[in-house]
Amino acid sequence: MQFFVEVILPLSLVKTFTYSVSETEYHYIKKGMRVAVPFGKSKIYTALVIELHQNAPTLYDAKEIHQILDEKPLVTPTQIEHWQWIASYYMCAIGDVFRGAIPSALLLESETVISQKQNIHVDESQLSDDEYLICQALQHQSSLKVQDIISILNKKSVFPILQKLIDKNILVLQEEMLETYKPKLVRYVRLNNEFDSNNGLQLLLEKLKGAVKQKEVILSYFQLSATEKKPITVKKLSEISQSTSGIIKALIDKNIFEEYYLQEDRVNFQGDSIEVELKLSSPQEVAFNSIKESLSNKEVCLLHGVTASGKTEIYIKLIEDYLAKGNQVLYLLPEIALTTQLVGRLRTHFGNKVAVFHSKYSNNERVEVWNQVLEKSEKAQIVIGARSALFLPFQNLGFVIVDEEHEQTYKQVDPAPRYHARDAAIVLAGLQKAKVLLGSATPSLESYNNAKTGKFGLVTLTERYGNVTLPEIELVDLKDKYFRKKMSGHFSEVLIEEITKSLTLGEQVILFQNRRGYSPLLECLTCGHVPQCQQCDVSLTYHKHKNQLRCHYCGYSIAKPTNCHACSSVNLTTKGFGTEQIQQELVALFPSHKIGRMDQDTTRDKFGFEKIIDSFKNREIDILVGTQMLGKGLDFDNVTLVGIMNADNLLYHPDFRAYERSFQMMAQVSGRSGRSEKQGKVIIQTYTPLHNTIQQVTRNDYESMFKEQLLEREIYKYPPYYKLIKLTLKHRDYDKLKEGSMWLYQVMQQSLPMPVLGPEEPAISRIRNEYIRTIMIKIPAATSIVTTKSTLQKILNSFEAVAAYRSIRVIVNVDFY
DNA sequence: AGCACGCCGACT
DNA sequence: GTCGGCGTGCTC
Repeated sequence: MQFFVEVILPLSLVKTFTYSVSETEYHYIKKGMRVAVPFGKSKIYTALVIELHQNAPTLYDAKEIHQILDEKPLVTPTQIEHWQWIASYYMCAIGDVFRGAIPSALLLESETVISQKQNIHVDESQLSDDEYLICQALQHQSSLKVQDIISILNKKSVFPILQKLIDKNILVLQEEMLETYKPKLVRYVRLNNEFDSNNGLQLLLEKLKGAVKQKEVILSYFQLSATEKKPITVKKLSEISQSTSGIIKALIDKNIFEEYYLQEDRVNFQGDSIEVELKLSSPQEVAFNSIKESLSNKEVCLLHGVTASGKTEIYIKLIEDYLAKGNQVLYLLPEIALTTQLVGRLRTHFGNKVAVFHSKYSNNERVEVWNQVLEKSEKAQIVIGARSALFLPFQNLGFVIVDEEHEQTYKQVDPAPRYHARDAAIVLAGLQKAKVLLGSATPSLESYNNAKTGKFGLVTLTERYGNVTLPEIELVDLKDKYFRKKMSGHFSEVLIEEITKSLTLGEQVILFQNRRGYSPLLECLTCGHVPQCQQCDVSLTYHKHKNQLRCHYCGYSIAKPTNCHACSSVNLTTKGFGTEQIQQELVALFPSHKIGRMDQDTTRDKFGFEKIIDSFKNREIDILVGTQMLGKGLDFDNVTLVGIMNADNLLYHPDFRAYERSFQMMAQVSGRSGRSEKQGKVIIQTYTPLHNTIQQVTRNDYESMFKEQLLEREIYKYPPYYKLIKLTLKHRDYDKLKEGSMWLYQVMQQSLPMPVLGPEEPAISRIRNEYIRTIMIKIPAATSIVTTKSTLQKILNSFEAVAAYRSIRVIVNVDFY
């Protein structure tokens, strides 16, 4: 009798592979366990068992597996089913899904190096024989390979033993890198206990008789602690009391104040953990009940609530319900940076039942969370995460929240699987019999349409939380202002006035400009030449602070030329503007204020985003200039003014979603304004103040934006009426690509009974020296997507069978928006 | 993704 | 005459 396992490899391969196992192994192995298998000449990969059988392959001899890596399944049957759905819906290899879904630390390869932790006392009596042998070996040799351990122990299944030693905190695996970011520490002061009583103040004032300034500081401290009930920062105290840090230092030296440091994200946790029960406002209560009712007969419900309407509180209440039923809850966020804020908030309610999972977590932590979810651990009843959290091994998932469901970041673009986390979450919920809540102030057209047509439930929340009114939106007509010379640089008089007003009141300002760099173009005034990227078909963006021209597609950069490369004229000028230029103009306009900038250039390093947000929250930055990153549901309570520098370059994008996105962007950015008691203000600078979309933003009229856009989508054959699949073809040889894409287009056109567009040369037709062509298919809602995809797959297979075109890379992107 | 096989240019 | 360039094909 022969025994076999069917496995998936973490490679971009569509097929599963068959390996042979012994009878004992056959009875030991279960679906969802990992096995190490030799693949190709010398490599060993971690594969996942998805099937056990006895059908010997006829065309080849199956290799033996190398070893079994798990004692019990690491992946659930539901997950495998879900992965298969993703692979088939998004037309990618199952191996891609496997690789994308599992924390990389669980994908051991043959090179994994094992070493002992430094300065660890090992209690040898606590170790089994095998474990003891490994530790002994590590005394002689600082590091071992998996292979070495196999020969030391003389057995195949060493991984469970290694895992035990890792659990005992004795071993480490070498690939793991430790996080280096130290969250910023903020300095706080508190009164020495001695004076923390009723007559304490008396005592103090007595003591400080001669020191007028110090007495003032003490009074400010009491005032602050009475109004804020939060830890008091040194910065704030010196601001309020109008004193220097020297005076505070004197008080610390006198042992009247104690100083201490806290990490920014821990502050919320400590300060607010007193909060016992959450009280919903009556509109929230109504929404909460409607959601429950709607989920009793629908699988998915959309919560459409204006910015700052308190959606999070409703989520928390709903989570409580599902936890009470013993369910696991998944909370998806579009952006990793948002997790810090939310985790703090949820931990105050749910304590350590909250786990976080996203790609910037260290390997160690990701594996930990994975195991906790798998074991249905207390600690991971609620999982917060970015889109990849959806791949965790949930056992009894009851509820999924997709917050800010309209965000494009839910769609993975670059490596396959190119899935949309919202849609994949809905499918996952279906498999787990769980319910889904989508939340947004500006829902995507698809979701809103699904809600309107009854496929999803719909609950609307039109009031902001706690009597806060929506910000007042003022349009500034740039054409008119330029004509009348009422502009300083890119700032209209009105905007400058408003910024000044806010700054005077100690409030913060956010300015939005959807373009990074200093200015998008450098143009020669003599011959009109614009420097282009050597490798991509785009003009280079001027970055002033480094004095260079940079390509935003491949990162190529050159020093700023002093004269034109085409005609040698020195008459060069810049056109357009980006965040960097805005920042510079602000420095000139408001020299005494701190200006911050948030875009890809300033947030590139690992925790750049968090750093900037921290300092803005701590009010070290007065004005924050940024790109679309600003629109992502960040919560700043001291911002009363939001300025959109130029609405037009948002609107005029060659994309069927441009207006929808512009509306969402502007509405979201506007929503950052006035989140506490005071009404906020938004200023939108534009050349087209009468544009429908801008008018809709001004009136906060989502409904009419929806209706207008829906009509357009119907006329021009776009979602939700048509499903779109985009094929991207890439090759270094222009002519070959042109020919190949034409061939593919023609075959598709003949075999598919629906609009096939292309082969188009995109606006950016060359990136990193590869030429690009795209073909788009529009599948009518009534046509079977499954059939269409299988036809398409057949066409792609025959395309690959043509030797001349084989080297053309084809990327398939389903629902590519 | 690797890794080998294989067919054409500048070196000892 | 060989070393090595990366195009092509396969891996159970």
